[in-house]
Amino acid sequence: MNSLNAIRLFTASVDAGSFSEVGRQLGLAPSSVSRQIAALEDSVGAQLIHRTTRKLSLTEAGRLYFERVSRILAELDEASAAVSHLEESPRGVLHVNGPTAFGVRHVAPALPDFLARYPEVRIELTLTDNFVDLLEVGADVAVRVGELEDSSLMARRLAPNRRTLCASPGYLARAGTPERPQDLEAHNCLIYTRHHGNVHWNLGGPDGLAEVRVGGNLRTNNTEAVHAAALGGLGIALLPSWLVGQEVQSGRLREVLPGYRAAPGALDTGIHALYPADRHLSTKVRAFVDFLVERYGPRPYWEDPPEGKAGAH
Amino acid sequence: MNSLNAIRLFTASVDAGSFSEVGRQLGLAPSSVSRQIAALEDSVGAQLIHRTTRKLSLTEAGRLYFERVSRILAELDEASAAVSHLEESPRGVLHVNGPTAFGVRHVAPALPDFLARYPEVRIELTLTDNFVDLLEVGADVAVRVGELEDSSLMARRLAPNRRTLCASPGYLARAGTPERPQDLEAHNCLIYTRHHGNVHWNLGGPDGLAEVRVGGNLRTNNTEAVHAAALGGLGIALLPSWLVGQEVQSGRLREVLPGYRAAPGALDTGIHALYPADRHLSTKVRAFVDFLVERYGPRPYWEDPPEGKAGAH
DNA sequence: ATGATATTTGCGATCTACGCAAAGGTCAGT
DNA sequence: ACTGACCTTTGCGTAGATCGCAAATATCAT
Repeated sequence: MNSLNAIRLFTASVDAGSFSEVGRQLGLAPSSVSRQIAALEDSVGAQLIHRTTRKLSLTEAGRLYFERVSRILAELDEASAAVSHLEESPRGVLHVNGPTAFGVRHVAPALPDFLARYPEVRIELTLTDNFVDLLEVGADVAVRVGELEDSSLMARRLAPNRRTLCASPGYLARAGTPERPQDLEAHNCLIYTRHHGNVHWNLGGPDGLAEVRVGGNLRTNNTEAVHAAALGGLGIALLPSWLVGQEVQSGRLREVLPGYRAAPGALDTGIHALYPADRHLSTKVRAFVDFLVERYGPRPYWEDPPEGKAGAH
Repeated sequence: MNSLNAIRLFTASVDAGSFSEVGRQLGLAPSSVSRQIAALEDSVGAQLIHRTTRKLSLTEAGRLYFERVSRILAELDEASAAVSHLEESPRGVLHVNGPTAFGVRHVAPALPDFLARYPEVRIELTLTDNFVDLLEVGADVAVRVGELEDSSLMARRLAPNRRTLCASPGYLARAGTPERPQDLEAHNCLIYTRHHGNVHWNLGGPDGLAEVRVGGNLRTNNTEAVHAAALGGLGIALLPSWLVGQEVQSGRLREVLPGYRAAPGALDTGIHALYPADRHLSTKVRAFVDFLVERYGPRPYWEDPPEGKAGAH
């Protein structure tokens, strides 16, 4: 098929009026220009330019072709420019996917700041709790809590995903405050699980790992339900800090066994941003992920204040 | 710069939804498709297609680029098709150049037939008596009488350019009819010349070449003037057959020394069609030249009837 | 789990494009 | 009229790009 280069050389030759001049402008030998245009003429099957040694003049076919093609070349450059423009700075639609609970609490509230910083970005936020294929749903970036399914996606760590024990002050006043992990067995523990069977909490504390078999009068596959029940004073829950951290800080919940936290497991691998592992990461995705990393920081705002004060609770 | 091939492969991949499928359709290895598109992405500086091993999906940049580029490709193909269409059959504007006298008598009268045969052609006829550069004046084809200046043009012989002696019946009745070339010296010979000085007519006849020094009371650089004077009975003229042939046939002029004609010189090399020596001769030019060759034939209609009868005059 | 199919990368062969030099032609000035 | 400058084109050798194949890796369906 006819090459774009040949067409460019054709229009350039018409503009310049000389193959040699085009060669000079584009750093090509005149012979190359001549050959490319001859090839173009062969490809369309018509003489485009009458050549004498001193002058070029367009055929009728050449005039026709030039008129159309020069406009087309401009459009093509425009298209490339539009795409490049899209990557110059964050721009366009950014489709973000994430789990509902985390998204509502920590992604959506961050969006005003992000959009204020990048006014040319529009966000489409899709919150789903079943893990979806990014590309399937057309998302540019996803926030995932825990369990990184191995895939062809890039993952960038945004924050740790610590789970701690907590209960409402009312519950603790009524049922007492556990002092050791084993005390949990006698408490009403609010169980988040997706499976049947016994549930064990693996707690890491000052004296190593402690596995406690826990139970109570609520089992659910929904973290939010556990959360609501804990707030309502039903019992002790093992919940991620991003969900309860601020309520602990405000006193609506109180940390239980503060020296202990859930031993790292599949659910505790952290909070990550996932995006396609393309060679050209789009600036809007990069900007968004950078923004989240910066916003959450090494110690997210929902975490307890630094260790010293946390232990003083 | 980005190659047209890569863009075609890009749109084909979007349409087909698979690099391999495109490869199958176009007879390319999947790896080639993959590489071309990767190169295209590098060239525009943005990811266009997210790839998984099973599915392709467009980026925002890819969607933007695809929308624009697929339309542009169609326009480009259209432009090529338009040019090719122009050469499928004689079509478009045909710019014809020629000398005034011959053009009026033998080109213009031929045009109705030509245009009837090729209804999609429009003719622009420019008659000039100074020899012009075809390309300068934008002509596609020129008819030239005699003296082919050596140039980069192609020449196709249309007809001989015989010059014969003639005079009006009235003149001959009054001044007598020459029997031998030498008799011309005593006649009033109407001289067409562009230069000063003596004029000799070289006549070829049954007994070889005869050079006669001629003169009279009219010298002009305009053939038409000689023609008009001869018709008016002023004297004997040496004029081309295309100019006087039909008047000889009708009897308004009578051939003088019918066995003799001007010895071939620069002016007698024939009547030619000239057109650019391009690798792609346009069909309209070819059709026009073919048409003239066919119309004039080996013995043009303005020439005397075949030898036998011509000699009987 | 396995087979079929997808993209990507390395590698060698082929094809194309390039520059140089020479040839042929035209224009301007001497 | 002749010469010199400059243009286009063609042949030729080289440098670069492209291609197909094969292997690696990954995903979907059976």
